[in-house]
Amino acid sequence: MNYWLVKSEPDAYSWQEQLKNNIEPWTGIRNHQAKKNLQSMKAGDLAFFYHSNVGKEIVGIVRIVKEFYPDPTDPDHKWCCVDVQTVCTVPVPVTLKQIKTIPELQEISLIKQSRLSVMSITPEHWQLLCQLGQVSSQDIDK
DNA sequence: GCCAACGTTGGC
DNA sequence: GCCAACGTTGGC
Repeated sequence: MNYWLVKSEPDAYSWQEQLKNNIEPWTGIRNHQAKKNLQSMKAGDLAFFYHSNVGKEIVGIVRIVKEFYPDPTDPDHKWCCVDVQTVCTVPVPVTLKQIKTIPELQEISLIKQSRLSVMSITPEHWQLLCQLGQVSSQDIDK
C-alpha cells in the first residue's frame, strides 16, 4: 500500500465536484515526474486531495481504483492517467500554512517541490496528516 | 551539449 | 500582480 498526494486547482476541479462524481479519471498530468508517480500507483492506494492556489489545504482522501492507462485528453497518447474514487472528506482541512509550522513535515514534497502535482507521501507523514485532519481509521477502512 | 529565452505552476 | 522554481524550446 502506497500513499500519495494529488493537487487540483478548485477553479478547475474541486473536491465538491469530486464528491458528486465519486469516480473520476485523473487526467491532464503533463510533467514527467508526476507521470512516473502515476505509473507507480497501485489499485487500492490512497491519496490526499489538495486544493492548490485557492484554499491551499488538504480537503479529502481518494482511492486509486484503476491503474495507469493512456490519458484520453492527450492526442499523442504519450501521457497517462488513473481513476480515483472518493473515500472521505477530511473533517478538518490541513492547510499548507499549518504544515509549514510542523518540524516533522518540512521534508514533504508539498514543500520541497512546490510545483509537483502528483507526489508520494511516506506512511509516517500520512498518519500524521490524518491526525491533523482528524480523519478516523473507520473513514478510510470502509 | 550548452545556455538563454520563454512558459507554467503555485505561493504570497 | 509579483516572483521563485522549474521545465521546455531552440539557436549555436
